[in-house]
Order: sequence, then structure tokens, then C-alpha cells
Amino acid sequence: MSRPTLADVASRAGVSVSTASLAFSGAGPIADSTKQRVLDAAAELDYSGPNPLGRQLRSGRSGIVGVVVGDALKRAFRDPVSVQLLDGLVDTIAPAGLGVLLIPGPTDVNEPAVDPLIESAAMDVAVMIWGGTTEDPTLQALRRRGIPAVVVEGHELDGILTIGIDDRHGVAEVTRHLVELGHRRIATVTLPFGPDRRSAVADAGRIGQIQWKIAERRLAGLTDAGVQPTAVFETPASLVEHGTAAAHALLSGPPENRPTAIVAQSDLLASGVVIGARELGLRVPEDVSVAGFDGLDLPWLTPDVLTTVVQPIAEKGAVVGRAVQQLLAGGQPEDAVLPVALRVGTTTGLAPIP
Amino acid sequence: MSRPTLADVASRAGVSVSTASLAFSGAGPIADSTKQRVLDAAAELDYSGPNPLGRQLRSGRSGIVGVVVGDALKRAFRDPVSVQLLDGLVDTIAPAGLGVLLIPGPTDVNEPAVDPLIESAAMDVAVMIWGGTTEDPTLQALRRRGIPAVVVEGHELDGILTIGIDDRHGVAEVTRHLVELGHRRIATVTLPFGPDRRSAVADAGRIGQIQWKIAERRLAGLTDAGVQPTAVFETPASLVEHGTAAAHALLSGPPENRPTAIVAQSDLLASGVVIGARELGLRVPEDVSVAGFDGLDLPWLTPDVLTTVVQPIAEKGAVVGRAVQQLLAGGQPEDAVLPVALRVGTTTGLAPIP
DNA sequence: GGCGGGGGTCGAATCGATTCGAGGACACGG
DNA sequence: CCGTGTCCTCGAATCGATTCGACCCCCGCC
Repeated sequence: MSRPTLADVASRAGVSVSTASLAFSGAGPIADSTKQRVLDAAAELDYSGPNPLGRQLRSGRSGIVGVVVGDALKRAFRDPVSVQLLDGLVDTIAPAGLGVLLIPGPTDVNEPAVDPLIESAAMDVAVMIWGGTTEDPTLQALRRRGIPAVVVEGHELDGILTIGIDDRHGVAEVTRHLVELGHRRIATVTLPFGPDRRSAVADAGRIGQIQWKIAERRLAGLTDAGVQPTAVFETPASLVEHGTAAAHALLSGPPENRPTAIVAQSDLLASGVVIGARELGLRVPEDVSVAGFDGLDLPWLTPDVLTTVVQPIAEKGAVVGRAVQQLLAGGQPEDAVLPVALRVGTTTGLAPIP
Repeated sequence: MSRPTLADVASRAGVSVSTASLAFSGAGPIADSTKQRVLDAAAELDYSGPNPLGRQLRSGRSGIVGVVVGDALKRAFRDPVSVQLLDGLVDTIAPAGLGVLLIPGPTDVNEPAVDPLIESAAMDVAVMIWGGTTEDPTLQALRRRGIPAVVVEGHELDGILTIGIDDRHGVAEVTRHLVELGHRRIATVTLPFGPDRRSAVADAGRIGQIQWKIAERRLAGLTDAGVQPTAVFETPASLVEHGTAAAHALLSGPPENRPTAIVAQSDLLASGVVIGARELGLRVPEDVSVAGFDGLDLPWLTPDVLTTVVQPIAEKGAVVGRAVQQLLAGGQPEDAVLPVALRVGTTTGLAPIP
């Protein structure tokens, strides 16, 4: 026999379907004895509660939050920032009975097809945890379907909620810290500029074409501190190995041309820079200072402590989660910008004496 | 006005609802002209395709695969093995239009409540990527709901599909490799024994109580190679810092008592052991050899290459994905055990001369 | 004893689609 | 001109629950 339905339970308990429904949902008056009878009948039939599909159709709600990770899962989740954000989000919405549906972003730059899930999966809200340019086909598909979207660290777009941090200010602060230490030749290692990821020094033209706001804002932080970077190295992803590659590219020259400090736009990149610098025989921070962004715990750097800008990642996830719930409740949540804080560690020090 | 339905589109196109349905699903004969008329009407009304909830109720399928990560997301996804497995799984099932719903495992040992999603979320199959003991309340809940389950690296249970690797054999191989290098005092650093995670040397009694099969099997691999470990250090999770803590505990004694080789049950643990050994002033592999398990790329160990047992993680995810699809197709997939391979790197060498 | 009210139960409509069998229109062959 | 067959379209049932308004019964009060 196929799985029992509420109707089976009701008939076995000798009540109507509506009454049986009341016994499970608790929405409405029902006598204790009746309720018990229904539950007993359910137990006898091995009925394990109302079928969610029926419930969902009726309520028009699936209880699912689609989370678009801006990349193949493998890459996205190598970034602890994404993971911690997701964790904060899940912790916040789980008590409300909401679940997270993982939606991979486009894998191939040249084929920016949206995942079929975006077109046809049941979801009440969507969250993009990375990117989100103006013409993003993902956002367009969501808009067409009438699914409200929350974008983390993206553009501010009409009708789309944006949650972010004050990263520009944070980078400015860490840069000022370096300037106060006497650094004048400061280079920077950035997050990817857009889906066409590169691992190379970016020239002015390339810098003008940054698509992902997060890299742009963090770059602008340097300027805010009055620093014109001696080099801007663009990485294809926020990963240790790309930081190492950047270090090799930036620090291989003679001491008098070499930057004395490097500001990386993420801690993973920064720790890669530290590793790369050491591979080149340079001491950190005596020969070169390195600063990061995010405030992660990176066990492989122990006992060093990265100088970095600490952002409240889990809290950001929680803010997203609360926004999602407000959206679902018919509310009109507002964009949020969370504060960051400078944390001075052991990877930055006085500029070397020329 | 609320979102248009298929009925709206049908009436605007001047056809019946059933015909309109045909225009979208393509299941059944329909004249091209009629189809076009329906699609035009849909475009005019901003109708973006059939509501998935209606479709799901009718078909009885949600297209959702629930993935139970055995832990808080934050912890689970710090483990690259879980992430790569998930990646392989998603890649495999995405083309079939299936989506992954993330379900956190129990966070607290003392409160092993299952996530509400397990009780009431719509899903066609469930996958547990970690653990799965006999009495697991999660498995019980799934069984009650009649949702088929696939368990990775768990017990072999009745009526539940198990996918794993030949890890016992792999550990035996890497252990033999160490024995051939002359090592006699070999210690091991294990994955957690069960939900009551500890960071300590385990005595015989504790070892007898291992709940999670994966730790047990990998431990048995040592014995298979004829090695009785001088110490078994149990860690609370497969993370670098726990490996480092283990190294401090195991390698602090005088050279004549110290193990000359350490077999860790994961690469993350192994790399922590390497880091910890170096913190203690020991050279790897001259003073102590370290071997891992998994075959990950660990950039922070460069230029060292970990000696390890390589397992096909993404392939394992793909196998799970295919099993899921067979299950959905009404098939009866079989348990699978994937092969592993020893990879000798630079972290193991000849045993030091006493 | 009659009447008002409230707690509890029920029937039926509804959510939005899919699917199956029936039937209509048209063409072609006899 | 009629019968047969093909191709397309339609109506109605169905998936499994929720929810609203109607209704009934019983209690208490006058």
C-alpha cells in the first residue's frame, strides 16, 4: 500500500479530514479526546505527519531559501568566509523551519547559464552570497519569477536588498596603520574583479573594468588613506595559493623597488602572501609587512597573528537570515552595512630602513 | 494582482488548462500554433512557467535531496573532504534537476534532537555524509517518513545504502610503508570516535567504544599491518589545530620514548601534526615521519608533500549521486566501496637511528 | 421551559498543476 | 457520400493538505 494520507487517518479515527488536520496543526479548537484519537490512528497507520507538498501548495510557501553560491561549490566552500556566512544564516533561519537549498553559480564564464534550479525550484526567497552585477542573469531570472532576493556584498540595485560591511573604511584603516609604520611602497592583492578571473598585475584599464563591487570598494580604501598602490595584483579567487603566487610576482624584484607592505583583500590571500614571502627568503614583518581582511583564525600561521580587518561574518549571515524572515513576513527590511574593526597582529611592523 | 496561474494563461490564450499545460511540459501532442499562442499569452502575463509546488504535489516528487551534514555547517565545511564530496554529489544530480537541501546535524551531544527539517521538509531522498550509527535518531526519523537514505562512510545497516572507501586497506598500506622504512614506534591520530568528541589519548576501554565506523576501520588498518600503535590520540574533529594539539601531546617526551612515525586519519590532522612537530623543534621526516589520509592539496605545507592515502572524494560524491538517482528511478542500487591509493610524499622517511 | 452562546466538528472550496480518457474536426480512401 | 483513422483539444479527476463558514449540541441563565 502506498503511504497513508490524512484522509486515511481521519477515516480510521472516525473523524472528518478537517478535524484530523486540526489535530496536527493545532490551528483551531479541538477536544483533547478527539485529538488523541487522531494521533492514535496515525500511529497505527504509520502516518508520520502531513505531507509537506500538500501543505506547501495550500500555503503557497515552500519554506525554502535558495542560496546561490557564486561558484562551483568546491571553490566557494574553500573560502571560510562563505562558509561562516552560510552558517550564520542557517542558524538564524532554522528555528523558523526554513531550509537552505544550495544553488551553484555559473561554472563557466563563457557559458553563464543559470542553474536550472533558479528557473524552476520551489523557493520563497533567494540569497546570493557573492557578486551580483547589474545584468546578472540569475537576478533577472529571480525577478521574472517574482522571488525576492537578498544580495551580500554586491551592487545596490533597485528592489533588491543588499547586506554588506564597511569594507572600504576597514581597508582605509589598515592602510593608515601601515603608513604610520613608515611604509611608502604599498602593493595590494585583490579579490577577483569579475567572472573572468585572472592572476596578474592589473593595469589602469583593467582596474577600470572591475565588475564585482567588493574588490572595487576594498581597492578604494587604499586611496581613501592617501595611498597609491605600487602594484595591484588581481587573483582568480580568495585562496592561499593565489596569495602565494601574488607574493612571488610582487616581491621578486630588488629591495629598492620592492613594496615594503602588502595589503591583501582577504586573510586567505594574505596568508598565502606570507608563505610566498618566506619562500623568497623574506622575513615577515621585518622585510615586508602583510595585512589581510576578514579576521579568520588561520591555524597554519601560528604562532603568527595576521594583521587584519575583522568583519562580523556570522553576524552578517544572521542579518541576512533576519532579512529573509522579514521578507517572508511581508516586511520591507532595509539594506545593512555592518562595521569592521582593525586587528593589529604580528605580520605588520616598521618599514625597513632603506 | 497576484501571480498569474496556468489557468490565467490558458484563458487568455483561449485554450483549456490542460492544453496550456501541454504547451509547457511538452508531454503530449500539441499543434505548434497552439503552443505558440500559449507561450505568447504567458509572456504577456509575465507568467514564468508552472508553479513548482503544484507540479510537485501532483507528481509526488519534490526534486530535493536532503543532505545531512553531521555537524554544524561551520565545522562540517571546514573539512575539505565533506565539501568535495558535496561538490561531486551536486555535479552529478544537478543535470537531473535535483537540488540539495542542507540539513545541519545535531549541534549538541547532550541534546541529540534532529533538525526540524528532517521531520517535515519535502525531500525525495536523504544523504548522510558523516556518521550514522545504528540508533541514529536521524535515520529513524527518515525511516518513519519512508524517505530512502544513503549513508557515506557509516555502518552497514539494513535497508540503508552505504557508500564508502577501502580505508582500512589504505591505512594498512601506509603503515606497511612506514614499517619498511624501519619505524617501530608508531602512534596514530584518529578522527572522532563519536558525538562525544574528545581531544586526548584514548585507552583500551575508550577504543572499545568507538561509535563512528570510519575511525574504527582506519584504526584497524594499523593492526592489519601488524602494528600495535604506541598511542592512539583521539581528536574532536578533522581540523589542523587538533592535529597540532595531538603532536604536542605525542611528541613532547624524550627521544627514546617518542614515536618515530605518526599515522593520522586525515590530511588535515596530519598537516597539524607536521606543524606541531616543527613547533617542538623536530624535523619532518628526519626526526618524525607523518602520514595522512585523503589526498588533499594543502597549500600551506608547500613545498612539502604529505605522504597520504589518496581517496577519490569527488568520485565518491558522484557515486552517491548516481545511487540517489537510481533510488528515485525505483532501482535498487548496491553498496559501494571505492579503492584508495598510497601516495608517498616528503613527510615520511627512514626511521631515525637510535 | 425557552433562548442565547460557545466549543467542537464537519463539508466543501481551494491551492496549481498533471494526466487520462473522451470526443471533435478533418482528411483520405473506398 | 460515408466510414475510418489521425491529430489535437478539452473536461474532469487527482495529488494532500488547509481553512472558512455552517451547523449541531449542550450548557447555563432567565
